[in-house]
Amino acid sequence: MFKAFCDEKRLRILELLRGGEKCACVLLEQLDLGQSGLSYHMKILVESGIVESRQEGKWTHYKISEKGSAYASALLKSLTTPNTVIEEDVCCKL
Amino acid sequence: MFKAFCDEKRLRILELLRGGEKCACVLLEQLDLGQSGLSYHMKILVESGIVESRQEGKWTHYKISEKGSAYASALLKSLTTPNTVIEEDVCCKL
DNA sequence: ATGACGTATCAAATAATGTTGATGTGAGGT
DNA sequence: ACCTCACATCAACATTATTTGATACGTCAT
Repeated sequence: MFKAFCDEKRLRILELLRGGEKCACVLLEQLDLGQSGLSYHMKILVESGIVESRQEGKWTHYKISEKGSAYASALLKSLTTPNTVIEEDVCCKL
Repeated sequence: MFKAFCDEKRLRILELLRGGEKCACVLLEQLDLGQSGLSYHMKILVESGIVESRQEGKWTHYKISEKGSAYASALLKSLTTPNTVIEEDVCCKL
């Protein structure tokens, strides 16, 4: 899921999507990416759950998923929040 | 910064650190990693700001950085929060 | 059914990351 | 000063991601 945020192109895509739902063709012309490259990144974003896609005839529209984003936030928080049980750092004190 | 969360070994390290500050030697024995591998991952974690290190004589102790974690949370949130200005999705409606 | 167009998938090339063992560095103890 | 131990760095290699162009698929219009 965090892989979604680990690529410049994808961060740029997210930034564009922060301005609202966008059609793939719009993204294509704003980004330095070929058609298949865009498709590759969108797949990663959608599979990560951060972005939702909607088919409308031939076109695909993408937007940031509230649910996915909330989940990512929660996950990040839980990964960095101290556990309830705190163990002592009993290191190699020889 | 999100690269820190994109590797199994590093996630495992974070999980261990959620239990409190740990010395490198403790991490070493819990993880399927050699000394230089641990060093490699700890460098990434520390440089990302998610983890802090503290030198004590020959030993290095690591813990999750509250400040770094808070920053990551804030960043993730801002990356996925709709912009104030919402543009219409004026797609190729030919 | 055919053709045009938007998107997805594939394979090959390249680039970025992770792994491993060898060697360097710096702190402590003798 | 010298040795030892913990950690960092390096270089060679393995693995994984990204890019690119070619091709396949699905939808729409004719």
